[in-house]
Amino acid sequence: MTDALSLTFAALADPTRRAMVARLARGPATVKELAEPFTISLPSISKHLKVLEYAGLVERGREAQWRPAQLKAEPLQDASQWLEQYRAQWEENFDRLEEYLHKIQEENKL
Amino acid sequence: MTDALSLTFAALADPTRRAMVARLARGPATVKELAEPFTISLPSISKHLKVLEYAGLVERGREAQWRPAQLKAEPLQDASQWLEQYRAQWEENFDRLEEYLHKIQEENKL
DNA sequence: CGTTTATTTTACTATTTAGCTAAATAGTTA
DNA sequence: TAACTATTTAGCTAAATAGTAAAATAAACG
Repeated sequence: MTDALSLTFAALADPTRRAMVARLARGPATVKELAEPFTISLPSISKHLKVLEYAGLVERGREAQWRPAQLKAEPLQDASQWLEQYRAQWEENFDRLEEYLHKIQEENKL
Repeated sequence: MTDALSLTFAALADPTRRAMVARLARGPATVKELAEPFTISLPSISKHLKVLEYAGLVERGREAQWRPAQLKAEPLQDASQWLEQYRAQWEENFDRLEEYLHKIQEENKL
């Protein structure tokens, strides 16, 4: 699973990481700040941050003993766009199943 | 990881499953039809379908020996909405890092 | 230099996941 | 009933993931 979209969706498939993204949408933050709302350990937050970073959702700065994280828009835009491209189709697809069942029935009789 | 959004994003974090979703966006399909574009085994496709089903992205019908899958819009809408809610913020957030670095510097001196 | 603060690395455990093959099940057709 | 088609289950392996505690690294401060 090495492609960019898979990495992005996998990064978002965790409530801790989504909360971190939500926090970072308001502006950059340090690891300690990101950890505050959670009961899990700092190394664990650091790992989650690494997942976000590897997926390209986050970039890190470096100043003194802080390595603040900030969101990157592009992968999030790509994920959003992937979903949106099918929207029109989901929305009209609600009940084509009956229709389809008849179709495969017929095809099978030929 | 039991919440709905996490299940949805996890389901989408695999290129095989995204291709299946893309196919299903055009209308229902059987397992065999879904498997056609891939070199992987049918049991593997069946498992992927089960992941999509468990995440609520897909519902199955049943007619004769076929159990066709069709897309459900709601979880996809929820995922899309989750991303969209932060769009305005990512897009203005590109370079607040400098600003933030100065801020934590100052806070530390107090 | 020693202490403190912020963060990461290491080593470990438990769980989940993607893939496979072989076998089982469900329904249709001859 | 036997043969055929569609799909799932079972049992397995290999790799990935989330968490932990303890130790290491980095920089600032007194």
